[in-house]
Amino acid sequence: MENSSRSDIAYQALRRAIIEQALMPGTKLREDEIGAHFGVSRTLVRAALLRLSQEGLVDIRRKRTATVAIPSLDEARQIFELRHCLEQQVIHRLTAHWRPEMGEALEAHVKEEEAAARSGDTASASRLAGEFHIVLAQLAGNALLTRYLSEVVSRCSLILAVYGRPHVAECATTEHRGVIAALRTGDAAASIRIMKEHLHAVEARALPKPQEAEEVRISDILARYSAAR
Amino acid sequence: MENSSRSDIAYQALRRAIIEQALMPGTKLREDEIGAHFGVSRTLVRAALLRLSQEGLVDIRRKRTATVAIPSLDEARQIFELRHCLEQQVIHRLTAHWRPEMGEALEAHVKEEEAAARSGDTASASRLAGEFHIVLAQLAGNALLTRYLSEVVSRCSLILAVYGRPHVAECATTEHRGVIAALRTGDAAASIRIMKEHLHAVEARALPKPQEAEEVRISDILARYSAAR
DNA sequence: ATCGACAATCACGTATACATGATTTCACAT
DNA sequence: ATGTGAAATCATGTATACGTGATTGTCGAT
Repeated sequence: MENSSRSDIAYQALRRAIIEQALMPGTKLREDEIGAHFGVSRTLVRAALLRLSQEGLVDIRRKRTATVAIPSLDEARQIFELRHCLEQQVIHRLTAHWRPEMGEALEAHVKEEEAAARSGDTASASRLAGEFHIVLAQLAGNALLTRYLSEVVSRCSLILAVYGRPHVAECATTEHRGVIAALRTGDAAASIRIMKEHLHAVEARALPKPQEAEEVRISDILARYSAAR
Repeated sequence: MENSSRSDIAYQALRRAIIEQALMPGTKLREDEIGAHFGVSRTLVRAALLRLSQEGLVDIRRKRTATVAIPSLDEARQIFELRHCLEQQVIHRLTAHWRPEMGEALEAHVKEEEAAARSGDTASASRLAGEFHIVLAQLAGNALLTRYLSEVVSRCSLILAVYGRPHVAECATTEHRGVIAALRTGDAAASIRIMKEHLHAVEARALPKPQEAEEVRISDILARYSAAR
């Protein structure tokens, strides 16, 4: 999958725009329009959209304009469940092959997160918050694990966009520092516990409480739909 | 992702042919040729190949004819590692929400496996062996987990094709029965242990012993290449 | 006989054309 | 005003055309 073509440009841009919530769930993604923007034909846009749809970020239905995906509550729960599972494996691997320079790399990333947060760039901040987990996966050294986690984490941005309160900070950087600290102790069980707590916190910010789920949902979605023209 | 188009036909057929090892790793997949076979244009074939490449079954490189992917030993290990992780989660969920009719469904599937094995249809037999694990995931009720596991399991067919001894039975049906039996006891820990053992057995059949890995590899691959024309 | 340059062929990358199904518009009846 | 249906418009589904890089084959020099 070595796709250095111009289809990739559209893919990357769209992906990032979705993750940063510049393109909200439900937004229509017309092939012509996007193609005109990037100066490529529909052919390449289609390829990009197809890729995004396989990652669950875009909804493609036959003969209908593609849209930014709107995860259902059920999907959201499944995504978080899998995220727990994958992140636990990441921690597992990291504690097994820990090296001090990994700590430095993570530290550096958190600094970036803080910088974005301080500068008020909430879009970058939330993207970087997600990418922290991707960096962890990369350090863990399993490319497939990294790929799946990337998908799952980016879909969490969608979930946050649909169900989250408008612009709550997604991942407190202090929590990330906590994860790093735990990893540095070399205590696998403790590290996993810390990560679990962090993920539960993320989930709590992204998803409404179970009992208020049903009622809040509908107006929420409708508001979004009308806003999206 | 509701793709009921003719691109899907090519996709399904190719996928199955690869999984059943009718198309061996390294085989060239020319767009024209495939299109002519299915009576569709390159456009649709490309879409199908793109999808397959994202699932890791096909290798696409710019300006080069697509080929059936040849997983490296390293990839193979990563795939198995992730498979362990995902299957464990499946068992976890199944033991948490076990229902007797699940046992029946699994039982029925194993019977199919046996029928194929008895009839000497090794291609179907090995496909069904893999699908047993997909059925488990479906019963577990997490669609995303099912999707990832499908990918991983199908890639295991590739691994087997490259590194496995020619046509060893992949999953003994007795092992699958063992998994079902464990699930029926309702003992989560025991079920997970049984599944782990099963997966290790699968892995042992698919991958060469670590020390003989390096030397066997090259001639193995080359033989395959020359055989594939 | 082997190696390397060049030509011919092949297969892909990308844009575009045309057909068809979806969506919107608008006139008209209620 | 509201709802209905046909026409117009729009966006996608798919095939095809054309350019270009890769691959293969040929021929001459060593």
